[in-house]
Amino acid sequence: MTVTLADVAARARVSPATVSRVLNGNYPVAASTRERVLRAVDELDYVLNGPASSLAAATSDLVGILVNDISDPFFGIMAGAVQSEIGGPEGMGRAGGEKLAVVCNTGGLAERELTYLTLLQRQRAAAVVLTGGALEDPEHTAAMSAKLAKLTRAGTRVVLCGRPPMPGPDGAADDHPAPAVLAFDNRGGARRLTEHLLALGHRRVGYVAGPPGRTTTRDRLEGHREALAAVGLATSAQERLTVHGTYSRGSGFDAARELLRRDPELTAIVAANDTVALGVCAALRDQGRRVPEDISVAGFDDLPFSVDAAPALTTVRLPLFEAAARAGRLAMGKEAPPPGGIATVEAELMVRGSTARPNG
Amino acid sequence: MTVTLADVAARARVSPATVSRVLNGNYPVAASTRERVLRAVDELDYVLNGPASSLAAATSDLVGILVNDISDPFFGIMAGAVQSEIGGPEGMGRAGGEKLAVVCNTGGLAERELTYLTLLQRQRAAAVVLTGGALEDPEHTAAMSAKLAKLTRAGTRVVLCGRPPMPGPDGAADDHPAPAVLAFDNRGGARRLTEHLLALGHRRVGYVAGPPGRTTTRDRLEGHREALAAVGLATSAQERLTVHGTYSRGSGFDAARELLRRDPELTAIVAANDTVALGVCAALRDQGRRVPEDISVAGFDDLPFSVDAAPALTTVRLPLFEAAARAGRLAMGKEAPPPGGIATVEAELMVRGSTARPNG
DNA sequence: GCGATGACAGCAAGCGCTTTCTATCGGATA
DNA sequence: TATCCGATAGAAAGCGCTTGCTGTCATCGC
Repeated sequence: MTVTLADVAARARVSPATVSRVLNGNYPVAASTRERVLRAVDELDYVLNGPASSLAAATSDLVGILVNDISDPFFGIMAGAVQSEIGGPEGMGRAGGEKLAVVCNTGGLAERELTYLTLLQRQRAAAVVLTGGALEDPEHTAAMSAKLAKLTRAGTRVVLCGRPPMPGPDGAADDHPAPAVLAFDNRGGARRLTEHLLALGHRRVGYVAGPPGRTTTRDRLEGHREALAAVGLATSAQERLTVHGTYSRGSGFDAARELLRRDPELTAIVAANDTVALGVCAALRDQGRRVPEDISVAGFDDLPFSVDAAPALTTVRLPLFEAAARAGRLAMGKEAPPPGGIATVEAELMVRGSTARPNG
Repeated sequence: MTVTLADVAARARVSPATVSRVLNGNYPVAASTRERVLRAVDELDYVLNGPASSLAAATSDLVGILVNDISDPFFGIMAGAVQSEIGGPEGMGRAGGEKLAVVCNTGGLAERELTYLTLLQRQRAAAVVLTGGALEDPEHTAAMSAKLAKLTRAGTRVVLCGRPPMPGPDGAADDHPAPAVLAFDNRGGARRLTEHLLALGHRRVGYVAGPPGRTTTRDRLEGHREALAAVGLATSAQERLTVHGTYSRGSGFDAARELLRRDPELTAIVAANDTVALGVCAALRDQGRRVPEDISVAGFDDLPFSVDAAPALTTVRLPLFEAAARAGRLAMGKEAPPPGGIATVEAELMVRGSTARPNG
């Protein structure tokens, strides 16, 4: 039924071995032979059997990308960037190193993260890129560590992108290479953002945090608190002005109302990310408050739509595409890992129209 | 080095066949035996070898999803929805039918589309979901048809989501099942949108079209023209008020300026999609024109951020998630294909703040 | 009480490719 | 001229799993 290597070999009057070598281009084959083989491939419309090939070669050309939510542009951008580096499909054989991206939607769920990793391990994935913040549950962290160590040991390259470094696996002798890490400076970015607000004169600043138990949530919140503490605003007092939610618009909407209820005199609200910030703006508009005249709003990430909000959102820019592209290169072994295996990706403050002096 | 089926078998004191059957759950195995096997699997921390399994079983648990641009929420939402139906990873063996999603970013390029299809064919993908409009090049269409027919014949289920039906493969006897199709009513949606504008009293309406040579672009433009023609506005005159661009914000920005240059008296601009519409709004704001007081703007798709634009965008809602989820179910064979293999997904007009009467 | 019938379990033959090792052949070397 | 070597090509042994076909008992019907 389907055409196999052997069929091509027969047609080209060579051995299967030779066909394989032509397709993989990793062994000298006389030009004339190669051409004959290629012609046969063409004529028979032959397509390599991936599983068979992977089995025999003990490698596959799949690269896993774990994301929390692929419908969120934050992850979409990263997934696209990784793929742009691993992808460019072209050519026949497994030559050239082009890989297929397997995008895994974890929904931020611990067990799904683990199961997907197992699935990728089963596929003998060439590499795995983990994006987004990590869950802070120690048990889960340990399980992840162990799993990643196993993957690494099996030859899968592991890269963390926008995720903090992990502790080495439990007490094992650390012979295998540690995952490469590209960590986002969430804390520094958040600090600078709040400093900007403070510099404008704001002193009553609400904060809409992300879901608890995530490193991203924690880091951004800590950066925020750091800035507040630096001007003498007590953390304890701030706690009342912090509301946790999800990374969604609706969450921002609800949180804004709640914050205003807790302190109607708020002059600024910082959101966990841009999507949430948009929800905050919507709630404010709903309540007849103008942004930024009555109240300033700031986001985080600088997703493409942020500049189009009205007013344009003050936020912190994370170079998602660039970082993820680099992660892709690391995953492909096209780029040397950073010294120490860890690099920090800077976050840049973007001041735009949604923040202004209070009572402005 | 790695644990194999045989190791598990030895440990559980059964044959490899039995282990395989326990893992796949497709053959009766005594409860006590099963338990013994499962324990061994656990103790040895065994992970099935996917490629080997796929080779032997001649199937794989990969599902391909072709998208133009995964960083665009339009596609992100669909990819996520498909995955939500095929995904839910759980359990050991290949039981339960959980599949891994392979997201392929074609960038809207013909040859990449084809190559990805070949790659998926090579992986013996269980199913392939193609999203987004199709290229109109007849040669490419024929090539795609042929490729899809090959995939179908090889047992891969093919589903088109948000893409028009394809002509059957060139003259071949149509024995194999045709792809299931979920087509978006782009034309009808566009028509209703422009009718809405006309009903408000607009007569000078600019149109920012998508890239030429795509069915989506054509359908939406045709719907628009249809509505105009219905009130007696000549198509020829309208051509001057149509600008083509990409599906990007920048494209909308530039196009708006161009349209205004061509006709400064424009009272409304319809954009190919929401992202473009946002760019249009930005350009308008830049030029000191208020939306909707001076000029109305409308988009298409109703992506999540559209409701948060200021003013909220009038647009046409496409039930992306629902449609793609259905596509996922079709791909999994969990749902019967629509009668005739083709279903049309309705597009709903969403009137919001960005459109108003002219000189309003 | 005996063959028929199930319910399980094992054997062994692949699935289609990669890769090591070996064979061949036309020079280049001495 | 005999030997050696580089450049190619082939033979064949798997890679780890699935599955059709065979047993092997224990139970069942009459």
